[in-house]
Amino acid sequence: MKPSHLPENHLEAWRRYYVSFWRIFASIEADLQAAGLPSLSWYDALYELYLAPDRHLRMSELARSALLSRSGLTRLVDKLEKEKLLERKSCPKDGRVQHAVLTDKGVELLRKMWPVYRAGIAKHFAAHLSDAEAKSIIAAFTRLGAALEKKCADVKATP
Amino acid sequence: MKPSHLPENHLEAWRRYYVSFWRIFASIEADLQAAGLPSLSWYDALYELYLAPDRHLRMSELARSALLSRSGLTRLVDKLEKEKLLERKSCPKDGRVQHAVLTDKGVELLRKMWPVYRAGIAKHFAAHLSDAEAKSIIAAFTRLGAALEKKCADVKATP
DNA sequence: ATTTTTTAGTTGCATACGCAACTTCTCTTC
DNA sequence: GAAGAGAAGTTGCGTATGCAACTAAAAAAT
Repeated sequence: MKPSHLPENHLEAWRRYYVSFWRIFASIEADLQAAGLPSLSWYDALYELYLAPDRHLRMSELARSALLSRSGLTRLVDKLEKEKLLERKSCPKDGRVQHAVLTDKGVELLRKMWPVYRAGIAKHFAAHLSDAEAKSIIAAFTRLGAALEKKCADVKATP
Repeated sequence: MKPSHLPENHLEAWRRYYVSFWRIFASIEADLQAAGLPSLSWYDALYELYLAPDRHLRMSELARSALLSRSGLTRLVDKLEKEKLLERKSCPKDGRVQHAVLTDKGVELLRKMWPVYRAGIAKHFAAHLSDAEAKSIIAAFTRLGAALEKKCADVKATP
């Protein structure tokens, strides 16, 4: 493994990608805050639950999906549970496992946040992309995501 | 301004872009930490100074370039100054202004971090992109960055 | 020329997050 | 089946960061 060769184009692509991300992200967060809504990290976690079968996930699965450390997720779930947006349920089959289960109130919050989030994506991101560019991004980052997943799996498999 | 129309492709592009970013970012930060080096935010700030004429910038310019709030930048500069990576100089022409000036030690740190950073970009980002995709990303995000800059300027200009 | 407004930067406070240590439970090994 | 290894979550602690309030300096208004 020695791919430290980095063509100028790819480096420039990284720079643009990197700074754009922070600006877009900050703009969307600002829109949410201006609308009196919680931040994207709440949305991410609730949405992953929404997608999951029976709207429930183990804590560590949710941590991975929501791009958080396990401890970070514990705190986030504490807050979400306090707001009744989800519930913790102990798993009957494995006493170590906790499940986070989305509540109706959680779904309701997703429905309130989505229009603002969608508008933010449209305004700060999508409006500036051609359809071809969007497709190119999908292709590239789908592949990239798969490769990173695989790398994680490999690391786990070779201790 | 009512571009809340969001085609499915563009939404999917956002999703891929968003999760990929966090994974790549976390991987690169992990590489830096594993090498005993400071985090990307230090690199970003020092590198912006490195690029600037005479290697100096006003605090608020640096904050904008380094993607931080002004208060966040104050704390960061506190730490960088404590490590002698830069110096604060009061501006003789305007008593309110402070300049951050990169030191040789700061340049040295940039030189130490860059190989690790470059390898991270290559491994976690560039290795998975074709040349055409890199070019497409440059085009798209250059345009997007310009549009966001302009939007900032507009906001400033219409109080 | 004095007052008011605006700007640049800093600080108090609150929040969000990760790492490492810990607890509890399960699985493996003998 | 008891002991050790491993896994899932939680908690202590340190750090990073933003917002709002503050200070100091310059610019604008009178």
